[in-house]
Amino acid sequence: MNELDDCILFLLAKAYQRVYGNFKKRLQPYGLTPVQHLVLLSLSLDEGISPGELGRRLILDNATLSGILDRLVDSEWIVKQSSNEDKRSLKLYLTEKGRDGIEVLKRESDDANSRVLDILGMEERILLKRFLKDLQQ
Amino acid sequence: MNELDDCILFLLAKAYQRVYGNFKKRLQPYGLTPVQHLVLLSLSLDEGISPGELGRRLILDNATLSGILDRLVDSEWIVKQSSNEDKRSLKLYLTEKGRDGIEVLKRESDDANSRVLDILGMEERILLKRFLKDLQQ
DNA sequence: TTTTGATAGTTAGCATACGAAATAAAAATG
DNA sequence: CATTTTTATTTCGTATGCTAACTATCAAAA
Repeated sequence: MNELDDCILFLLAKAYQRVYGNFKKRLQPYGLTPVQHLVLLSLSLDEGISPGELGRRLILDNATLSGILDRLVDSEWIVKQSSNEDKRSLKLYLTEKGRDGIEVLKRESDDANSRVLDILGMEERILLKRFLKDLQQ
Repeated sequence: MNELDDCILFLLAKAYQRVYGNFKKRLQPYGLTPVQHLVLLSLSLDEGISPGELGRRLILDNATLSGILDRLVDSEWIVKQSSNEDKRSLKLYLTEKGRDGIEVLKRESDDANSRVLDILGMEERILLKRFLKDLQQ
């Protein structure tokens, strides 16, 4: 038995690496990274949301999200609009390209999820999700 | 129910983020990152191993490992020695600092693992580890 | 009202991570 | 034994992710 396999840090890192890789390949045709795709999905549920609130939902640092949003603006998936109520704050919106692409993106994402999880049984999937959520606290 | 919580990519990313953060804080006093600590633990089991073989065990890209090893050399945890049998290859060894520190490091690591997993029951831990290994294939 | 403190977002620096290309040495092929 | 192929490692470019420092704005207290 490999000692690494007892280390939850290692197991999580490698499972994530693998799943990230799957999503990455599948999203390549759209010019999106896995994280960018999560940002788009989350934004599509709540257009006009601020970077701060989006970061809170995605558990992403402001500093990290800042760069991600810039790249999504560059690739014309989203636009930033400064808020009138609070000039410190931004409002984020999908572009036309973004709104057009989001449905395909959702299907792609659902499919990638199923593909990754299909080695596990139904109860196992539920358990895994619960365990991961517990770890995240 | 948050849609993100149905996405295995998100759940894995956030669980990993959290666990990585725990290890990071705990290893800070030693001047080591979580990944550097995994490299040291793995190397301590097999001194004289090559970067290529080490990367295979840790499922780390050669390109990634290269930088990590450089930083471990800089901080004097390990040394690189060119191999006589195959001059393309390197052999990696712990320094005295490395050999002295490794036991404390193991205790720290075991402790961090327990701390992270103590929200789960015994059977749950076994299950989680199996699921993660399955995802990794 | 001015000071003071909190909040929103960006920027810089460091450490993973990957893919692709470059380099060097060894092995295999003719 | 010269040429080609394979192998080991490094380097480069891009994308997360964190901490810390900085700007701008808002809000509350003196």
